[in-house]
Amino acid sequence: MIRPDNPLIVQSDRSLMLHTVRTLVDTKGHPVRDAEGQPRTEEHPRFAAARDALAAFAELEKSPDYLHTYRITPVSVWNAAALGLTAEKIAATLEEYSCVPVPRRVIEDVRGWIARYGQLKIERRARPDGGEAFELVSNSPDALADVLGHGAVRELCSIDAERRVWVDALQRGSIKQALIKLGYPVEDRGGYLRGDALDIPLRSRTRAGRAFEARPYQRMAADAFHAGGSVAGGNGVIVLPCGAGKTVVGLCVMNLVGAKTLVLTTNTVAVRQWREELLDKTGLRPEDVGEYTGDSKTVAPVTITTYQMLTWRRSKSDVFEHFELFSKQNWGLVVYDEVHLLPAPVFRATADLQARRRLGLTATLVREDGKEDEVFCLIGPKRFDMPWKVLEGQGFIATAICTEVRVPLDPTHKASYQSAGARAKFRVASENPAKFAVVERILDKHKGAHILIIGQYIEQLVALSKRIGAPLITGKTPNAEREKLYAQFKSGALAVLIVSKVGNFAIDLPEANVAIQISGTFGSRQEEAQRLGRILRPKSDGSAAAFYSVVTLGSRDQEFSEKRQLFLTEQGYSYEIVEASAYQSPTEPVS
DNA sequence: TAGACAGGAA
DNA sequence: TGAAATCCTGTCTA
Repeated sequence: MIRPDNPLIVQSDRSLMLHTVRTLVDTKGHPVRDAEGQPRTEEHPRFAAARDALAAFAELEKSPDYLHTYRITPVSVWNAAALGLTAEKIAATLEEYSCVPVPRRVIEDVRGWIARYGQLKIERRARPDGGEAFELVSNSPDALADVLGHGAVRELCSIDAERRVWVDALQRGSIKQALIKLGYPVEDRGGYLRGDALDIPLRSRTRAGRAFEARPYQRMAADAFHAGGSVAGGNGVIVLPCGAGKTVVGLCVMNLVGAKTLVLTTNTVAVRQWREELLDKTGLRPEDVGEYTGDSKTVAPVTITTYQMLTWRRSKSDVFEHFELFSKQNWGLVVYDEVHLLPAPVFRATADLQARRRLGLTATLVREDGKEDEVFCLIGPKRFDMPWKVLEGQGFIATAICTEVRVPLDPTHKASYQSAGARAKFRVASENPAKFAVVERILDKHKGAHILIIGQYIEQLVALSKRIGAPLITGKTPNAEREKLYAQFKSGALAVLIVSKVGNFAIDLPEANVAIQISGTFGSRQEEAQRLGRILRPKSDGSAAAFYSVVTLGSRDQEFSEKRQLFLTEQGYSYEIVEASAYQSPTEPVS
């Protein structure tokens, strides 16, 4: 029901504008004003509900203070369709929150896209000679004729005398890629090879003797992936926040599938962590779990490797020497950890792997390179997600209070900022030395906390390290030194630790409860999510975590900061914006 | 046989 | 838009 006081505007270009606040009015309908004559506002009472409803089928694009912009895209709608959302439900949601008539065109686009999902299917057929083949079928002859008119599709299939369309097993992935580019997401009902059976029982007690049981949402995620047996389920992506235990979901899926498994991760630290988890929480023996990295090339019934290992080449023109790992064992399941980082060559290999079950794990489906459609057709649709705020409410991740502190540039740096080229501006603003005073005030405010300071530029971090006397970890820090510092931080002997980009991944510091970001990549949403994730492990006393982003007022730095915050805003986190003066001591001159 | 380090890649 | 980190292999040392 469209009501004038609703928060949403749906535009015919499929962008959605959502009001976060509304102005207060008196009984006569005049705006209520504060002492300075400014109209007073309050959070729009339907904002939170609308945001949560839109998240199911739209992507957040911009989130300035008062008006959030979403966009409905084909992939966002297909992911929704895979979870069972219909065009009618999407239309009903838009109408429920809209304050203007919903353009017919938008509803028709959504209806068209959803109709396309599953309009083409790949089915497995037994051949007369006893073998198997895949047929591309459709309930709409027009759709089939349409796609066969494109050379890119035509050359990947063959048409027999009865006008039936056959796809070679090796082209199963490629044709799905070609078809999604034409706007046809194929429903692949071709099924999977079982792979060699491997019993992977979950333990009720870890090796260390602690009771272990997968959390309810972890089980639900694994069941959602595996549902429908061999045809409908068995491939797709599970989306869960950092710190919510995605590895355990992986273990549950491995348990359900019960076959030899290849796990792909981002780095060697993650390889070791997967191995530890597998040995700790499943009945697998050490010889069942192989590490395939630079150090050790063990292929076992469960093998863990890195993306870089797979994509390694002697030189640019050479072949991928380690791709054969995909065929070294009769894998029944391939797990893609951090699937939003999947490199392009692995997509190519994955295209050939369509007969294996494929599980993608990630905290966010958004890729900065826009290849969401490739993830969708080669790994599979989203099978399960859980809003961060829901897990926060259930106590599985800590409550987080996010603050953006805006610091002005001092006059000397202002001059170099203005004379700098468009590219250099970002760096000058990022390295604003006035940020240091703010950091010191935040440190004072959180005395006794475990504080992580994260930044992007080494020079800046070195300077800060000297000024506040806290140790710094960068990529150059030897492993022994890193581990020593992590241990000191965990024991509480060290209250403040400064980390460079090494802090984005692969550090496990559950004690940290305050993070201060002083510079970041030029707008990477998933980096921001990872960094907040660093402090989201639930605290033993149930206390909240604090996340600070220190940016330079009115600069490129502040613009990119807004872009970085998008994903977290979509998850319901809001940033309180604070001027630097609030964080400067009275004795310090305000610049 | 482990480790430390250099060099190239993306 | 660019800087930084990481990974791999190969070579050297003890």
